[in-house]
Amino acid sequence: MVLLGLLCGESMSGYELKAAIERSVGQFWQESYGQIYPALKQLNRDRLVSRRDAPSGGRKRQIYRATKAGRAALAKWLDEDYAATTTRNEMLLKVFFGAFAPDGAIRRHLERTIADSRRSMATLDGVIAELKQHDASSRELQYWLLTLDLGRRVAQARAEWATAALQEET
Amino acid sequence: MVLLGLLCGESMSGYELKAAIERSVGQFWQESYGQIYPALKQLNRDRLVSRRDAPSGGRKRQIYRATKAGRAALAKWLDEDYAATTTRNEMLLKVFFGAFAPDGAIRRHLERTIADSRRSMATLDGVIAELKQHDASSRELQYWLLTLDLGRRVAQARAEWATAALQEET
DNA sequence: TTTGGCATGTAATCCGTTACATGATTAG
DNA sequence: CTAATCATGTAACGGATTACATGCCAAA
Repeated sequence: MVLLGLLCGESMSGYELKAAIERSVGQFWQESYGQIYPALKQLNRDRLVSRRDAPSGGRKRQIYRATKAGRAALAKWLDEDYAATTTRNEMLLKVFFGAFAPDGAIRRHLERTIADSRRSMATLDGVIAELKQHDASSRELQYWLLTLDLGRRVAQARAEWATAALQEET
Repeated sequence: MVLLGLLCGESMSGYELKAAIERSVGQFWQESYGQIYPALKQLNRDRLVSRRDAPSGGRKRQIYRATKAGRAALAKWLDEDYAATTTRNEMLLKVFFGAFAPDGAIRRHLERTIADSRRSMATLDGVIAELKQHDASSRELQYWLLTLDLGRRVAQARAEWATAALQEET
């Protein structure tokens, strides 16, 4: 569905899709070539995307685009209830067992959490600022900014939590 | 490692471990029987836990507890850097493609996000309050409360985000 | 007596990543 | 010339869930 969604916006090759996923939805979704190429083959078989040869500078290259049926399938999927994702967090697991940890270990994890979250916030702020300049009012952009905004808020919450936790931790 | 950690605090059977995981670390870690029983066998082979028959009411039952080597292995693991978990979020993926969604679909997802987050916050508040009454100052409890606190903060951030997003969404 | 909870495990299956394999092109 | 990037795929592997299989005990 990520592939189909991206291919509704722009024609792309499998290779470009991988890069586009990392760039755009990478914060909350990722795919490997091992999934992308077989999935494209399947999407093409199901007539949800069409394939076309589009060599770039003599290099062979196949680009895909969503068909009408593909756009309909995406819309249908978007209309369905989302599946709640149960996520694992190794950092929190280590904190949970903090009472059994060597001195300073949890403190180190919390400090790293602060650093990671701050860095993440800075990166997201950069992307947000850049996007806002560009295409000030496209419908797509509005939704992209929303996803970035949640990323930023969660990163901030993590940073604040880790800061408060450091204070408390003995 | 979850199993080892829990077995450092209390002797338990595989069945009880499953329930304990859901109760305590369920928000950020989960295991199925298909992993628990083979893992216990392996931990026992490695002498990190010991097994003992402890029938409850005529029903056969084996309980496990961490050995000295097990506690050392846990401490060593806790000391290591945590692995950052790349997590997938289907809700955000649907929001990202919001421009292609039928009218009202994204609004529905956002409303559900608010409801889910609020419910999550309420549940966490309940657990936090209960824990605080109990054992007011154990070292373990402090760390447990920390993990619950992050859950609460993230849930709040999500609720606030979804509320703001609903306002913006046309 | 039958349903639900306690209790233990295995096998099939799925999902996803990593590694491998190949090869052309372009920039330094 | 050679390293990086573009480009496409498959196979092996590993981690995890689900389903299956079994059986006892207690309560309704």
